[in-house]
Amino acid sequence: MVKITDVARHAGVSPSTVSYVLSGKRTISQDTRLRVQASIRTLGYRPHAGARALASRRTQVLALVAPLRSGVNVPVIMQFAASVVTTARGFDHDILLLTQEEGEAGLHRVAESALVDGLVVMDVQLHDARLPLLQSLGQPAVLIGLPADPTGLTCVDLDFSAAGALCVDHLASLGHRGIELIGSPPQVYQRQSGYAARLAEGFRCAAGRHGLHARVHPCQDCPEAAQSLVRRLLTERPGLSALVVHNESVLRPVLSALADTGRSVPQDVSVVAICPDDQAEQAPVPLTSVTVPAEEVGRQAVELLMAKLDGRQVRSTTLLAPRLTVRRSTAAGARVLA
Amino acid sequence: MVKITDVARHAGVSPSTVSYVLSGKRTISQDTRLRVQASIRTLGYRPHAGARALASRRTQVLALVAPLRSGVNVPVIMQFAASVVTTARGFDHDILLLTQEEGEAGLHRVAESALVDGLVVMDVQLHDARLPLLQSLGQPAVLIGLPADPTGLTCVDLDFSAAGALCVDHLASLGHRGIELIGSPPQVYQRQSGYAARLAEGFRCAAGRHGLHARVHPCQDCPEAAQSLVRRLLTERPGLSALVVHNESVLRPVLSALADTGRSVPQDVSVVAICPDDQAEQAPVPLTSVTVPAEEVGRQAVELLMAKLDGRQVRSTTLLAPRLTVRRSTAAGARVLA
DNA sequence: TTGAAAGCGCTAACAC
DNA sequence: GTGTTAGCGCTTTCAA
Repeated sequence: MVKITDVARHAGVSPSTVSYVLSGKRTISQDTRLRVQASIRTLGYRPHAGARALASRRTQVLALVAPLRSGVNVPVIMQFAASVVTTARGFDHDILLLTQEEGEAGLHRVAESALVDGLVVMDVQLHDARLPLLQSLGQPAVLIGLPADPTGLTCVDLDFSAAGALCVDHLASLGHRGIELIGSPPQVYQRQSGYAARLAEGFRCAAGRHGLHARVHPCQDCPEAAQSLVRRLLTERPGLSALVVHNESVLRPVLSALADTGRSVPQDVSVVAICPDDQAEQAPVPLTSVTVPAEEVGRQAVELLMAKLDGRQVRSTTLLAPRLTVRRSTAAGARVLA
Repeated sequence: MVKITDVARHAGVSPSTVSYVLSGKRTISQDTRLRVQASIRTLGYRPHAGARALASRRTQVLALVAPLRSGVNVPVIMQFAASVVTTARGFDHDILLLTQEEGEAGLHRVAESALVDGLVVMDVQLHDARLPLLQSLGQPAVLIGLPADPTGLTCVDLDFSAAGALCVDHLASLGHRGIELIGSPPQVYQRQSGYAARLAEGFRCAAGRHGLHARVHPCQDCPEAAQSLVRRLLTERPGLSALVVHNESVLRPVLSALADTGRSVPQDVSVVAICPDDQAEQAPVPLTSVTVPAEEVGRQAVELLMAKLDGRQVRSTTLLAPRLTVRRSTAAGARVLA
């Protein structure tokens, strides 16, 4: 194994000089720097991570706590994770992967054994049991999600409330007078993840502002539930003209059910989806949609964490503005046409 | 920060005794051991990971190289990852997450800076560019997947060839005389991941043994491609009675296409899927299926890696036997009924 | 602009 | 069965 003393000898300098060339914490003459860098390359030197961590009290590793088992939303979780890893690498940090299931024990472990410099915690619930611990751990942390009381924490998430409102605004501007929201499974609302409720709240508020008829319908993650829900809605309100779908896994069945009952999109019914862009694009009729910007959420989380590690102050809550992409599933409602 | 000397003083022993209580590498009297353990608990002591790594040359961390961006198969990737993390924790190890994209540079980095004790590399291709590096790295590694030449490596995977054969055996035993395989997208065969080709090979061999008519049809990951493929097959062979589907993302469309053309499953057409069990169970007709045992593959990978870290010899290739679960999508073919 | 040297907290060889 | 102590490889004062 090549060590710093080997490099120092090879370059004819002291170990500390090699260290400073690497860290840039001291000005080094051009000449010395080039010589040291050449030696590093020649010998193939890499600092020993453990030794570095011991001496500098920095590991260059961040923990990512992810819900690896939650059947739902797996693709989105992966997008977060990919974005977190990539962004962290851009800051010369690595990612240690912890599962949600390890719970508070895992947080204690990695923080207290100085395995990591900071934590990114995904899937934070409204009243998450880990919040007090995260406050007291003495390790900088960033949460993905928005707890009921974010005081003293750093949180990043999509502004789901604004997303709900955005869907309504778009449909209202097209002249629709009534909108039904097909939402997440009932458990998701109960689990108090917050995002489903926040979207529903933004949806309802915006509908109120526009004076629209609007209802929220939780829906199980299976095609059959979606189809029967759509049929029921069409029976109750044969003139139904606008649907917002906030449950990726039932998108296709919802569209099939509309087709089966003789409704065409967007001529008879306009549909807005909250889902990843690729799903919206691949639907039979490309869907007007609001996407969960997983890549951006992951990136911001790491950037905020790096800022905290640098001792910078950061805002407590970062809500990313939703963007609605108009595709071919929404069109003018009856009143506008009339 | 509580350190080992604090614990030693508190328990009235030397630091090395505390270390040996923790590692179990030396016999300690019952009395001393209990006293030290009590002090550890009282003071809330955790060994400093960096110091430990420096002194012992072991980090208790394994690297997991995962294809975080590959749109396809995301749920299976997550199952692997979850299983790897959980199993590793059972051996008191953590997981450092690397992306496929970092490529060989990432492997160099974590191995040479002594960040990890070993590597689990997912999604290994037939002629993977990383293989020579993995051989020369001097770090134990286990691959998930099966390269063309596994000599000197340690590999774990589902026995896809046996899986293909198993599907054929099952359908043949039901009296079917012709079987069509709806496979992965053409890119997957070209990318030489191996598994798609191995399944097709097992499928063809078994069909040959049984003297069956059998063909393999690559299929794009979109519903439209699946539907048109099914329609074409039914046109070419109106008597088609058995289908094997090795492409999770088109399962539903395939079933819809059968329904649309008036075929019922399993009365007219038997269907075997290679897919996760939950998907097979949730289909309109619960599907007879062969599952990718992601949990078991991940577990075995870590167990093999731990064995190598202990200096034990392990076999080069571990192919997990497929298991076929009979559900309601397969039934006797024409000849048997006649 | 650079060097010397004192740790960082732990493990394991050596001594008893 | 237990203690003493010399490192592990690096960073960072302190000194020049």
